[in-house]
Amino acid sequence: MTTTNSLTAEDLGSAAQRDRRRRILDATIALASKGGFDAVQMRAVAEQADVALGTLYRYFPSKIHLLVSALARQFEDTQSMVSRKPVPGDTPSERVIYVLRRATRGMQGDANLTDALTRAFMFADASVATEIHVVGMQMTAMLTRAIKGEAYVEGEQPSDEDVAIARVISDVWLSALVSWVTGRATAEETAEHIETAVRLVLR
Amino acid sequence: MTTTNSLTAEDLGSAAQRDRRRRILDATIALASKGGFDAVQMRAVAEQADVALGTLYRYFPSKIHLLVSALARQFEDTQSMVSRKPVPGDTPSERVIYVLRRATRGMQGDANLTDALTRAFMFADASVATEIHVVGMQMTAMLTRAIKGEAYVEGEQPSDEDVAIARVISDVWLSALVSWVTGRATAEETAEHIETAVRLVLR
DNA sequence: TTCGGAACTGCAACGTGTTTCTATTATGAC
DNA sequence: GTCATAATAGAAACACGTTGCAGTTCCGAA
Repeated sequence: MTTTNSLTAEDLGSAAQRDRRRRILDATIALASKGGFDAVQMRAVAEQADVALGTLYRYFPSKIHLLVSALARQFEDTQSMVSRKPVPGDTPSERVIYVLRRATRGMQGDANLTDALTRAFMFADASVATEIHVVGMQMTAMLTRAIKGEAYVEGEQPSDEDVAIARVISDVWLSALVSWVTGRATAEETAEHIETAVRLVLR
Repeated sequence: MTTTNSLTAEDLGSAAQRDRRRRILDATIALASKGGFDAVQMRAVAEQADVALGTLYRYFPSKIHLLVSALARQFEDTQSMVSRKPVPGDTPSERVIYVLRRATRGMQGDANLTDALTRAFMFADASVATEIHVVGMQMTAMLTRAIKGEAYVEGEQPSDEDVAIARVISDVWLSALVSWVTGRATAEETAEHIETAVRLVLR
């Protein structure tokens, strides 16, 4: 099964190619931020990134691949800015809630972008497994780090239990974001639901 | 905001109209069952339901509305068959796992249908809020009933706590189904993840 | 520097969800 | 039964994701 994946930064030999990739993702984020999922139109992305449509499809084999890759980059950028300081809070539950509140506020600060990224993530099918997996790992890492707090050491594998808990919380977080993005819940309800879930799951 | 909703059975005056609606949903389920989300093509649904394309759109304003309505009907049918007998199991956790196992097996018995219905559910935007809400209510009802067990009485409002728990479990259940449908998790992993979550949330 | 292949451009075309429009048919008030 | 109105059929057209292709440009090996 040679599923066609998105080209990652490492796949790309020349600086010009890495720059093309960057421009494409920048254009994607910009368009998503302006009008959500529907505004991310492949022709528009190509034009704004100053790249031919065919080239766009060579880098990202579908709109969903494109958006999930954009999500991965966003996530990575955010995490690299935050992950130096330890997560504040005395209990796992406090720390997880702190992290999620931060992340949720970030997402809610740009509803259109969140719309585009979460909808793509939820709609992704098997062909996007690789890209999805990247995001899943990032999310798990963020949450297990918060669960462990001071006890966290770089590179160490979290326990199965912690991973299971992290997965449950990610599931709830994603669903909650979807509910918010689609107007089925307010920002407050969303935050509350997430925190309730965290308290239920963490002791 | 007068969002256009799907026509429900009660909206429809004549028997001929209710029959058209039924034929449309039958065709939707049949096509979904054969080829999943992509196979539910509006022209194909219209043809198989013996209805003009414009009529199909009068009954269901989009493919997503159509599929989520189909999901609601499926859910309702299943529940009405099951909800007479009490849920077996001595603890809330056992009962919820029983119910979810049943439901999950049902979904996994028809992967294509599940693909179509869950993907539609997750992709739905604000305009589908009404239809989504129906399904959410059904799911909550199923779960709170399982949580309460013998103590359940028809028509009584479940406690806030039980509703919160039910929502967390639905979130996880849906995410797990999506992972399974998109080939990111096997049936066993899916079942295991769901049961882990239930045990975490229910004491 | 030259050459061959890979990458890129520009553009046309296709499939499917959605919209629109006109002609026809069913329905309900009188 | 007649008429006004709503519902439906049928078909064309549009929008956007995706594919295919001919020509051009870039890049590394010789």
